[in-house]
Amino acid sequence: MLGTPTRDRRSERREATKTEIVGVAWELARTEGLAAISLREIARRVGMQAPSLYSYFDSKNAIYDAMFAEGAREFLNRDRPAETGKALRDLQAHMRFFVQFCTEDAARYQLLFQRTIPGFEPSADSFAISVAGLELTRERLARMGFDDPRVLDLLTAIGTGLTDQQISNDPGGDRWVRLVDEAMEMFFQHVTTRMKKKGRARP
Amino acid sequence: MLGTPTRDRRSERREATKTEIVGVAWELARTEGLAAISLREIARRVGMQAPSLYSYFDSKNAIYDAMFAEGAREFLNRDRPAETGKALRDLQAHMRFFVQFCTEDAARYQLLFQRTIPGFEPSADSFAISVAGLELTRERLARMGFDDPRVLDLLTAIGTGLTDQQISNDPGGDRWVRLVDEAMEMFFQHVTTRMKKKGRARP
DNA sequence: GTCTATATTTGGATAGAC
DNA sequence: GTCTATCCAAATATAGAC
Repeated sequence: MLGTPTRDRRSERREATKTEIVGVAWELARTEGLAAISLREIARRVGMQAPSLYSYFDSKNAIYDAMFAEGAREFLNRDRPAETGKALRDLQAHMRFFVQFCTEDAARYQLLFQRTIPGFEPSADSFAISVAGLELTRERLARMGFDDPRVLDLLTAIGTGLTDQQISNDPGGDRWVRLVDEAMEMFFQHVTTRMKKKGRARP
Repeated sequence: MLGTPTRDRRSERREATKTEIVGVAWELARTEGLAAISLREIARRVGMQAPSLYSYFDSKNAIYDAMFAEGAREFLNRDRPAETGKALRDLQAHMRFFVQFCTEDAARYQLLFQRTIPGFEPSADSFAISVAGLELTRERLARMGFDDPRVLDLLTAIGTGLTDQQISNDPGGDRWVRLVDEAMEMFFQHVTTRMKKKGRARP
């Protein structure tokens, strides 16, 4: 009887190449813009001819989809600040975490959180990863006492506003990033006051 | 001696055609996306062949530039809410004005306020119009007592955050638009409290 | 000012040999 | 799995006749 290998060197190699292709695609997206990546240029940088890429991905959008999945997995798996039970501190720490993640890679933010690549929609599998990541955030905010949809909408607006301004008007800097703590103080003050008025418990 | 006409019918006609071309370009940008407009399609819709457009504009970017100038002029010339002297009310009204302007035409917002068309930069003339519009806003906020750069950065982040969320996650709806008044209350409360602490006059 | 014809570039994708 | 060769489509832009 023939021995059955527990590892498949061929598919390991294949996965490694796919990873390399996606890595080069990200590199290109960061320098030339997310919409400007081309199969020819990706192929050139990994030392292939363009058609060879089709052995690994069915289409250009399949590459975008792999990029989306990778970015979403990074968000899902990244270590989050520990919860201390002090609502304001936790809120500040978590928003710093979020804005930091978004602004450290504008191309990734564009792919994950904005709708800007014409004709690209993430696959159900990739989308599920991203939903899982956002769900972590939602649960955490709920533990802090923020579960009113309106309040969450206000909070997400502040988060994306700081992120967008940072990326658009001070890329690489920290002009808006450093406003996160103050913005959360403002938000927290507002929400707790409003909750008291409504006779609800403080978070 | 020959009579000298006070009007130049030829150049009037020419300007009218340029305006028509830009109008069709906007129409296309709104339906297909700002980046997706093509000279062929513009020409087709105005009843020309593509090369004929070059009699009116030197390049595709020149059309983008004319669009930019038109959008900036709309922002500059639009009637703004009257100032009442009540800082919070004026702030709310002005932010409603801004978010309304931005969200009513996502393509225009994208062209004027985001950097998303690869290779396009507005000309100095067009850019000056947009600067004049933003300057109106800056002056108005200064009259309300908001002139600290940090405070203005926080305010613009809230404004673009509400706008972006509205456009990205509820296009055509009002899920974030209707949070403007509350957001301004929150901001106002925060800033006045902070000013008092610093011993400065209330706005 | 508008047209036809065409240059030029660039992109995604496929066929088929090796 | 990789290559060469090629297809096909779309885009901006130019030349030159009318």
